[in-house]
Amino acid sequence: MTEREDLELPRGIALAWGVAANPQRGPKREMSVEQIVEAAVEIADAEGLGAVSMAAVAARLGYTPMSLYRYVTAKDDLILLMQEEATGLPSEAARTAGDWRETLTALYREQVQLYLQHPWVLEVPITGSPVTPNSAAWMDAGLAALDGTPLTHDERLSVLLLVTGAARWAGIILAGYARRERSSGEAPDEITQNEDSLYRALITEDAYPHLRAAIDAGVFLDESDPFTFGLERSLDGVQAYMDRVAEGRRPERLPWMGLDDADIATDKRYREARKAVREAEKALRAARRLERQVAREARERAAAAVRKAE
Amino acid sequence: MTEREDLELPRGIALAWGVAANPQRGPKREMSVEQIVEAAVEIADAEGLGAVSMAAVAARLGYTPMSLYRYVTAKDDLILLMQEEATGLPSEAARTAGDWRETLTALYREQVQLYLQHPWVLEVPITGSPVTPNSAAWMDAGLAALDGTPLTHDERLSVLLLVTGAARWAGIILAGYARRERSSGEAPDEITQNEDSLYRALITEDAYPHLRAAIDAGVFLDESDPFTFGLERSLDGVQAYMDRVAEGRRPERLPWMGLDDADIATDKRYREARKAVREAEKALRAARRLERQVAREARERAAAAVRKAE
DNA sequence: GAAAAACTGTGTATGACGCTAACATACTGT
DNA sequence: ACAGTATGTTAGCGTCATACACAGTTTTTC
Repeated sequence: MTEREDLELPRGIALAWGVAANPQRGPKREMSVEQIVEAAVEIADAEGLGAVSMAAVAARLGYTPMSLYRYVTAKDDLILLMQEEATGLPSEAARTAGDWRETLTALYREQVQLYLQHPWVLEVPITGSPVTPNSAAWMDAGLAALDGTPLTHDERLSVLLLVTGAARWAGIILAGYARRERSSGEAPDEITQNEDSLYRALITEDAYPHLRAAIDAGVFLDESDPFTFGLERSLDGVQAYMDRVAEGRRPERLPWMGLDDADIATDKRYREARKAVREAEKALRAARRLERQVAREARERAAAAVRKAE
Repeated sequence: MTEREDLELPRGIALAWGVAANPQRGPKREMSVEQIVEAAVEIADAEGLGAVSMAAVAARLGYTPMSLYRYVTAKDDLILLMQEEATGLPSEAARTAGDWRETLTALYREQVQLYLQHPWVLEVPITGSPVTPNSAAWMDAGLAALDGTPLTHDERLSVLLLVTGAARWAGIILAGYARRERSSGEAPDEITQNEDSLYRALITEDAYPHLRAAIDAGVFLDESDPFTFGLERSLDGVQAYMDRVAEGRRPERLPWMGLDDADIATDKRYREARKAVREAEKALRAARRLERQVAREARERAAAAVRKAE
C-alpha cells in the first residue's frame, strides 16, 4: 500500500509527507485532509488553538464530528498537519536576501511574522525536531545561507538553532501581547502603560533595587526593539567566531551543560537551604504586609470611633 | 480588606503577591493555598500540566474538587501560582557567580535546570511580562549582574531578554526530548539514532541538498551542546557591543521590526504567488510519490502474474 | 446568650471535550 | 450480482471546569 520506510514512520509524520494510501473501494470521499486542515487552521488563527475542537472543525465544514476520524487518526495528527500547513515554506525573497547574515535575518523576520499570523503554533508541544517537509525546507534554507562560511556543519546547525530560537522567543512574547490586546481590548500603548504602572506599584526599591532603578529609567516605556537588538548581538558574535575560525584559531567545542559544577543546584542540602531562604523571604514579605494592613485597620478604627463619638 | 493597589490588580497576581484577605468568620480552613499549589506542582512535575485537573489536585489532598474553589478563584489562578512556585528565586550562588558574563551564564544554567525540573512551565501561555515576586527577583538579579557595565537600562533589559530567551529555548528543546524519553521509553542514544535515521530516510539530496549534506556529515549524531555555543556567541556579541559603547561609538538603537521592507510578506499579491509556488512544490512531491508507488505496484503485479502462471 | 452573618466542604448538574463502537448506506473489483 | 470495503452518522462513555444550592461551623453583633 505504501512505501518501505513507512513501517517505522509515526502516523502523523507519514500523513505530513503525504504517504497515506487513498482507499479505492468504498463510497466517494466528500472531504479531504487538506480541507480539514485548512478549516482547522482558520479556526486556530481566529480563536486560538483552544477553539480547535473536532466538533468545531466538522461544523465549519458542515459535517458531524466523527466524520473527521475517517481522514485523521487523532487530534494530535491534525495538529501536526496544521503546524506543517502554517509553517509553509520560506519565501524566495528571504532565501536569497544576500550574504549569510542578511539571509538569516530575513528568515528570522519571516519566522516571527509567521508566529504573529499563526500564534497557536507556539502552543503546540515540541517533541524532538519535527521531520516534516516544510520544516526541513526551513532548515535547508538556513544551511544554504551558511554554505560559504568557514563553519563546520555542526556549527552551522547550532547557529541555525540560535536564530530559530530567537524568532520563537520573539514570537512568544509578541504573540502574548497581541493576544492580550485582543482579549482585553486595550490598545498597545495602554498595555505598555498599564504594565508600567503595575511595575511601579508593586516593585519596591528595598526588595528589588536594580529593577526599580530600571523602571524609574523608563525601560518599560521604551520603544526600541529588544529582539532585533538581541539578534544583532548574537550575529555579531557569530561573525566574530567566523573570523576567529578563519584565522585558524578555532576554540574547542564546549560539551553539554556541565552537571559537574552547575550541580550545586541539584545538591540536596543546598536545595534545602535555598528553600529555607525562600521561605524566610516570603515570611518577611508577609510580615511587612501584615504591618501595613494592621496600621491601616487601626487608622480606620480610630476614624470610626471619632465618627461614633460625634 | 486589602491594600490600595488591589483595586486594579488582576486576581491571580494579587494572590501571587499574597494580598488575599484571609476570611475570619466561618469554620476553620482545613487546607491552604500553599498546600494546593504544592500538590498541583507535584502532579505537574510527575505527569505534565495536562494531568493537573481540579479533581486530581483535590484527590491528592483528600478533598472534593469543588473545595478548591474556596482557595483559588479559577484554574488559571492556580496555574499562575504554580508557575510562581516553580520559578522560585535565583540562587545566591548564581547571583554572585562573578562578573556580568559569569553571572548571566549561571542564571541561564539555573533557568534551564529549572525548566528540566518543571517542564510544564513551558506550556503555560505567556501574556506580557509576569509581574510576580519571584520573576521580579530574577529580573533584579540579571540587572544586578549588568550593573557595572556601560549599557543603558534599556540595553540591559534587552540583554536579559536575550539570555532568558536562550534559556527558554534550550528548555523547550531539552524538555521535549526528556518527555519523549519518558513516554516512548527510548534511551537518549536511541532517540538520537532514531531521529538520525528518520532524517536519513526522508531527506533526499535533490529536495534538500544542504540539509542532506549536514546529515551526511553526522550533525544529528553530534554530541556538543548547541545551546551553550549559541549563548557564548550571543555573549561575545554583547561584550563586543560593550567595548564599542565604552569607546563612545554607540550605534543607534534599531526600531521595531520594520514593517516597511519586511512587508513584502504581507503584500496580498506576493502571498498569493508564494502560495502558488507552495502548491506547485506540493504537486511535484505528490507526482514523484505517485510515480514510485505505481512503479512498485507494477512490479508487484508482474510478480503476481508470474506466480499465477506457474 | 441568642440571632445574624460569614464561611466551610459537599453533592448535584451542565455543557463541552476526545474518542470507541455499532450502524445503514454507497461504491468497486471480481 | 455479490462480496468486500469504505463512507458518514448516531449513541454513548469518561473526563473536564465550573455554577449553584445545601447543611454544618465559627465569629460578630446586639
